[in-house]
Amino acid sequence: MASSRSVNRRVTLADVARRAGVSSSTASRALNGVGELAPETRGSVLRAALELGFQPSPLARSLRTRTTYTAGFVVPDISSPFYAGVLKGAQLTLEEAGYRVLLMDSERDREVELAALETLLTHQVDGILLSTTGLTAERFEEAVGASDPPCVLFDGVLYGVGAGCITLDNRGGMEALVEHLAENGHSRIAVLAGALAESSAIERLEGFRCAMGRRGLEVPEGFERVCDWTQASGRAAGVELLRDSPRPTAVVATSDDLALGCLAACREQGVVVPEELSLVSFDDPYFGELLEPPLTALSYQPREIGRIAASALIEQMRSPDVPRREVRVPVTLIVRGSSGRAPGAGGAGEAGRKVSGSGR
Amino acid sequence: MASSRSVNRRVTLADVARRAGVSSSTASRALNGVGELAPETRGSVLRAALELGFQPSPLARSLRTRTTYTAGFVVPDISSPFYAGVLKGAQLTLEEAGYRVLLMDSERDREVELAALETLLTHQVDGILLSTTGLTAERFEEAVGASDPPCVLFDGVLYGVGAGCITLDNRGGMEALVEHLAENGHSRIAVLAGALAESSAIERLEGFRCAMGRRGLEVPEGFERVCDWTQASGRAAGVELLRDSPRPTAVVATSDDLALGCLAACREQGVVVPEELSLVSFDDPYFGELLEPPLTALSYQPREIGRIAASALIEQMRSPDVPRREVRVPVTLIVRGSSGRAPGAGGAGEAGRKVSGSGR
DNA sequence: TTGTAAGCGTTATCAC
DNA sequence: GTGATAACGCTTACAA
Repeated sequence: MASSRSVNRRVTLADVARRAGVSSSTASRALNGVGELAPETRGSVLRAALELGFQPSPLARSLRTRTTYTAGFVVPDISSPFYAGVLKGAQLTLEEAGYRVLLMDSERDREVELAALETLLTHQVDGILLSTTGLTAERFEEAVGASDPPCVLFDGVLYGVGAGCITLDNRGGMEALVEHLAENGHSRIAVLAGALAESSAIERLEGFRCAMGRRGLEVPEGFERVCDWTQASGRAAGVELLRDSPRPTAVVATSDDLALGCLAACREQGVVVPEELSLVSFDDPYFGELLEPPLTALSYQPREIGRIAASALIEQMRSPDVPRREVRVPVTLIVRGSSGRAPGAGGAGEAGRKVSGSGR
Repeated sequence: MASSRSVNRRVTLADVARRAGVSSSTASRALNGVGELAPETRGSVLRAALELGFQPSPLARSLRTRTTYTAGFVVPDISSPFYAGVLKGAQLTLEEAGYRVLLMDSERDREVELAALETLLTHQVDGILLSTTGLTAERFEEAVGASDPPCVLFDGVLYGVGAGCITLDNRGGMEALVEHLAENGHSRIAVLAGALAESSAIERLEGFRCAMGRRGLEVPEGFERVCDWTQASGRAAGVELLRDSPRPTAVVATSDDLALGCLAACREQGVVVPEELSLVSFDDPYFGELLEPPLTALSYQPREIGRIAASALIEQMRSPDVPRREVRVPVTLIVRGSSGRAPGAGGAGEAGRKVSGSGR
């Protein structure tokens, strides 16, 4: 029955109007349900549209209305499971609300990121979801100024700018990780930090320091290693850490890739986890349980972040004057085999599960 | 200096023309480098554009030229590492060529996929990259007919339709996997197949059968288990397989998730890999080496697939009459610890590495 | 070499 | 209630 864009020229509003015997403005109103018009008129327009398989041109509509029903999504690396998950959540939510998603990958490069934002603005997106790689608040404001479309930041954020801010409970998570280790008698604890250009890396490192300080634990010179976010970088840092003497009895990796790298380093160096070194990780990769040993980690749903960020953005796009939203997503500690008692710390005891934040 | 879209109204071609003291058609020509025009005229237009920070409106341009410089990307599940990797490769290549990417996730649902294609056509994308979940050739032709933009299929493909077809060497890969197991004395080999709506699942299953047949090996009733592509489904099938008696001595999982699921099943049932059961996998997850035991698997680069598919599409978009491209991407066998000699098959011997296809 | 004018497919502002 | 008509911002015959 319906649709058959097949033949040649695309069916236009004018065609529908002609067929229904009305003007195109009337046809437009009928299809958009705007204004008052005779029920029978609207009926015949709708019928004509159906018969012709009319699909309004988003292009023309956007040109006229200055709104594109498109949201931009900018992340450091879309092939990272974390960002891919966030994207999926955001995409689902946005599409449900009638928005399309324009994806941009900044490749962890500030200039590329800025260019991506420019492109999105040029294309008149109605809103932006951004995880930034070290943009300053100034450059951000410069690029995505006040008059521009709303921008919700997530994961890699800037404080106080933009239309909203969705982050993980980084400090709470680090506190839980350190607490778990401390309870198991560890005091020589090292940390593998991520690229400090990103807010999440900074918050996690600070969270680590606070958690250590709160317990009166020292962090010796060299026990804080700043990496980029790659597995290779985690491996390299791990190798150096294992060479130190005295060596740490536990390592906190601030991401799954860093943890994986450290695990690889342990394998190479013949260091047995957790007997000789406990390893805990901020992210819980979906195969965490199948690693050897299974990884003790903080768990959360990337998709959930995407969902929340997208909802916040949708609100903003609909009415620009709703207040900015700041959300902290809680994380949950999952204790598995990669962490255990500190060597020489006597006693057994496995810490139980622990929830950070308000749960969900 | 330049650009300052900041204030209010967006600067338009007319503004540039006015400032340069020419008509807007001349300005357009100058900026697009079309037709002959006095060097000084072109100069003053360019200068004016620069001074005003002019950014042409892609919307208006597209409406007029009927080309959007946008490519659609449709996959079953963007949060799968495989598709995320392909996306990344495609995105890089497309952006380099000046195209943007509109992402759609079909959620492994035929109807959603069809709707996504419709949406893309409505938005007048210039081309489509599609991994289909069980579309028939007919429905595909119906949706993306001859007059429509070029569509390159990858991974989940349809034979002979569309503007091109990029696939993995599924049969060759399965041959390599079975050969490896056979060399190690296995003859009771089971397979975990993926959802048979997708071409890759079918090809892998057929490849398995051929490889077995070629060696005169039987596949007993129940040794072929069809799953969907999830880890949970692999786990369930694995559990059933382990209950069989006599039990298989080796399992070929046709994807990483399936292999992970099977590995989990072995853990649960206390079956030791590879002593009691050898496990090999089609995909090589990036953490394959860190699993216990490390996974014997076929390796390849998802990004490479994206790159190749995107290049093929770009060619097609530029000149619709170039012949369709069909590419098979080779896969490489990586032997690790999850596969070993069949129980009771005597002798040692680890098969060496083996490359399928032309390598690279 | 440059300008005029038409048109891409809508929606919005008027009159009627 | 409905219909002209003018944008939206650009490209492209066709004239000059």
